Amino acid sequence: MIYTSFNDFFAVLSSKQRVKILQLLNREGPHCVNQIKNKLKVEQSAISHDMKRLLGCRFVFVERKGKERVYSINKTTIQPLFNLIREHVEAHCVRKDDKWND
Amino acid sequence: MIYTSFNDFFAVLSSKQRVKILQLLNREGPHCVNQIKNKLKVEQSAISHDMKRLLGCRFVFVERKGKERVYSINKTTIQPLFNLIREHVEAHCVRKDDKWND
DNA sequence: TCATTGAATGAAGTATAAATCATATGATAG
DNA sequence: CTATCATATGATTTATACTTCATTCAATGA
Repeated sequence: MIYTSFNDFFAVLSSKQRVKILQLLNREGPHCVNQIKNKLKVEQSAISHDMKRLLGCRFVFVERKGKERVYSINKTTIQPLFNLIREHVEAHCVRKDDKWND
Repeated sequence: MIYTSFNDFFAVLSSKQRVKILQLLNREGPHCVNQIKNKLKVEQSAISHDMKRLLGCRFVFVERKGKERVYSINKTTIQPLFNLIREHVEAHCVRKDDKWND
């Protein structure tokens, strides 16, 4: 798959599962599919499908180690991206008073 | 709607239409629904639905001007967010050689 | 007050993406 | 070369999001 537009990249990040995978890789370093499977308690094939999409837009990298494939996060992009959202939420989406509700 | 997780915010940005709206507001400043409708050639109600989602996570702000509702972009978040993706694509997703293909 | 204009809402149909299952590939060990 | 383990792939089902249409609401002006 070739990603052409901004929304394609955001689409890959719009899945709770994939965000969890990225957060795991970010916190605990590189993992192979089986390790992710065991820690997140999801099917192997679901993870492979997710990794393919994450890889497709280079949010992760992969390296072969024998039969395993070890995935690592692209911190250069993901960390500042997540930080931006975190700051945005803090600035605009935490209701300290009752100014907005929906 | 209350957004709770990273992926909720990315989901809102995962639509080509909504990204176009944000880019329009970013380039040309605040617009009311009718102006967006005319420039992007989409249905009024489709835009209203999109604006609701964009508003829900504060990617845009709204102000009443008579019968019109004028939407403006939250530049503080959107500009750095889009810049990050732009830089990421430049760094990782432009093939200068034939190292990867999918 | 009633008609008009701009926009929001809700429900229905339609399109897209995710979850699951079965199977295939590819590396290693025996 | 065969069996096994790790992962990938493709097809199908299932869930989610988008589009569209009809209707409603809210503000203004006659």
